Amino acid sequence: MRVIRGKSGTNQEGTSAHNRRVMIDALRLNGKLSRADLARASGLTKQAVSNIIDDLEQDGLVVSLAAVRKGRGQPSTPYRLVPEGAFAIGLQIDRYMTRVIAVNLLGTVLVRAETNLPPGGPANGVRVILDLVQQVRKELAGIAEHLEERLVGLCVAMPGPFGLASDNDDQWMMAAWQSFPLLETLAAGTGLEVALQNDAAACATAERMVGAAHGVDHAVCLYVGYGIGAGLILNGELYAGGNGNAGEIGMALLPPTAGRPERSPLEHRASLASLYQHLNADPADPKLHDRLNTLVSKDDPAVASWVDAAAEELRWGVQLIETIFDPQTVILCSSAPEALTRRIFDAIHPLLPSIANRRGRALPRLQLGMTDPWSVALGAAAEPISRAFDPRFSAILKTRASAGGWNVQP
Amino acid sequence: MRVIRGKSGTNQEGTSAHNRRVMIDALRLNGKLSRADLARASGLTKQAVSNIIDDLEQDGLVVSLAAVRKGRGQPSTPYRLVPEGAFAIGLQIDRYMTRVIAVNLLGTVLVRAETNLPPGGPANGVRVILDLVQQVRKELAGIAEHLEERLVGLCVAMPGPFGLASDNDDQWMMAAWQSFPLLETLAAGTGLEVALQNDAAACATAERMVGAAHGVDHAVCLYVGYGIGAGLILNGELYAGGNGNAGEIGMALLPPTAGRPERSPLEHRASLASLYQHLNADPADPKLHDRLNTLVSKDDPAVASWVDAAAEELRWGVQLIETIFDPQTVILCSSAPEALTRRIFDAIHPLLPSIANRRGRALPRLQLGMTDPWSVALGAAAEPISRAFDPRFSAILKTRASAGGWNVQP
DNA sequence: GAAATAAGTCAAATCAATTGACTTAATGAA
DNA sequence: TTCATTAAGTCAATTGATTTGACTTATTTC
Repeated sequence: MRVIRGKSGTNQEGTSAHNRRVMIDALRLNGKLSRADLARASGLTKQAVSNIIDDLEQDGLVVSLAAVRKGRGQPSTPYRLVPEGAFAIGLQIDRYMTRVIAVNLLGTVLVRAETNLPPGGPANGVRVILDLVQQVRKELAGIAEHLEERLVGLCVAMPGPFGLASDNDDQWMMAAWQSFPLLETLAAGTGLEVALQNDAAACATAERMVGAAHGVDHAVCLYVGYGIGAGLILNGELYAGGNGNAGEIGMALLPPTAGRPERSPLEHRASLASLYQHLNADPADPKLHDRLNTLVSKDDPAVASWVDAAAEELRWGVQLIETIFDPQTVILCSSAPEALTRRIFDAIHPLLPSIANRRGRALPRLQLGMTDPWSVALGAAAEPISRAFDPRFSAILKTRASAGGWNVQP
Repeated sequence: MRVIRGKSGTNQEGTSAHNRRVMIDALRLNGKLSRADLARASGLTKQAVSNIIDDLEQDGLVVSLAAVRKGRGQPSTPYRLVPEGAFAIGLQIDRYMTRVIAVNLLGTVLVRAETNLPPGGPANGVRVILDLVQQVRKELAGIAEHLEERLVGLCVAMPGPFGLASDNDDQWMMAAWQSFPLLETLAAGTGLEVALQNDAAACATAERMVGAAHGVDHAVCLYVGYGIGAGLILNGELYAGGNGNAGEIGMALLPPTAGRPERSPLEHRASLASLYQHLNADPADPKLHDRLNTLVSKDDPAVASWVDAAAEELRWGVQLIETIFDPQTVILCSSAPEALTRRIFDAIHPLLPSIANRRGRALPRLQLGMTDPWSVALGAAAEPISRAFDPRFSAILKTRASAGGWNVQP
């Protein structure tokens, strides 16, 4: 008889691990809190908090600040996170280039490096990537003490969807990378625990740690890159779906319209790929970013017409996201130059009516998120930090069930 | 200084509560398991399981069965859930009628009752509803021992979206009910803990407990009722969104097409409301269900043409759901007569290509779910059972954060 | 009949949180 | 100045669920 597994149990170890994460989460949200504050925020007793904070201080994850008097009673001693308490590496693999970034516990970027990917597919590319990771790691070691114990992992961000039959290939995907044992190779080559996210999910991870979704439990990042996707923060955690492909909104088929007799995926109509096509530009051109910037600043009519058309589709996309996810806010992110992203953001307005159109909203329906081209890599780097330190159900359970997406241990 | 709350901590109580839920979950999934099986399934030690099972047995939630010999070693003593270990009441409020249903721990229906809602809005309706609940409760008391201790709650299912500005009203909504303090009134009138779900979410809750989503952690129920919505099972739990309105897919605006010059919401094109309009039928007619059944069995051409048109939209909806949620399966549910739902199900096929179109799928992309008109009420009844007994993050935490949706304590 | 295997129990140990009393350090009122 | 009040934080003992490791029981296999 085969036993269906279900959820696993927990014990004091799980309790303790969770409570440590809760302390870190509260400090991340508030900047600094006293032990008494932490007790109130977490619902634990002063004594429990005291013990945990002592531990965290010993582990070098928190430090005390000068005591502050704020009224009657003994002054409180605030604590804050120690940025150097942990480090992580993020790796972005794009179609023509790759970026590596190192962050600390706070998500502050410490090292970054990028390079073009050589032709010849992943077999060649992965060596370049490993070299670049090694280079970043070395540089990081120069500025980070105790790096080896404090480097909590590596996460790769690349365009999805993942794990599809390879004959599904078209120009919009990166089929060769899909069939390559990337995570295993990286885990073996770095000795780190390796995770994988699609680029929109990475953006959401970044926005949650240091951006517009900081402290927000229900948010969706609409990411306009070469393709287009949505990064989903649901119940305070990234949602990856059954196969790690949740949010691949760019592959949603749109009904035929006057101009287009056939159903076509959203990302054929609104993505940087469609812009490049519209402009007859070569996406492999390393100067494309600058060139785009120039075009935008000159109010190029071809760009303007694309913005209008794309914004129309994205406006619909925002309404769809609001309708389906009921998030507290939607965040527009893009790998495009900031000025262009702003144009798109402006052109999406006014938004279509939706259930999000309620009184007393705390957050705007649509916000502008990170527009830094490094934000995807940053999100990748934030993932291991989040995995190691954020309170989450899977961290309490005994047999660590993978919380969606994939991760591979070395 | 205001402290941002973040997640709360936990303690042994949370651990214990979680482990009890894990046992119940494993038994629900497997039907019967020995203590040793449970230890393997949960990752806990034999001893811990033994203690917990002893407790659960004392509480009347599990019982042992005859020992079975299955090879070498001492025979094992399997345990199963006791159906009479808990009860819950589900309440469905529809536009013209209301249903009340009582279930046990296994989700088996014990009592059901329905009645038409009087005109005059919620102020009148709620008295009828409370009477009906009282009637069901009395009947349940006749067949359920220790009912008062074992009745874990009541959940209301009604069409969403919830909490919108009331001037958003149109014929598709139930605006008067939105502004009425329904949950408070029910909590006061019954003394029970009261929760609220939209009808699609209730359907998903039912499918997860006793239907096609049993044991599935990522599933979406596409519910075709008077309106149309999606019930989201993500990470094994119902997802309700930031304001309890996640999945209101019927309000997604569709682009204009040849026949329709304006954007219009999906549920204007594919829902029973659109069918009634198409047939010039009165949705308040209590014999409508039977009449529809007759029409379907007679291959009525008006029904057939609606099915074709609606299926076209729903086919798109399924592809969209797959693309956005990446679920393990999509489940089609409906309050329509079973024969009609089957017609729709068939007409949706063949499905559009999507990322769900992968080799080695364990579950079909689209499954037929419950078609019983009582399934929404059943799902509502399943909610308090799930809330009380399913393993979930919020059950571990100290200050019971509402896990999405609303619930009100008496 | 003995060895192997597996289910399940017993009793002690472990360990994180809780409890309640206590200490420390500030403010504010008499 | 004095003393009550308030709040932060510690101390020491208690609690309680899981773990540990040895043990018992029951069955099959050789």
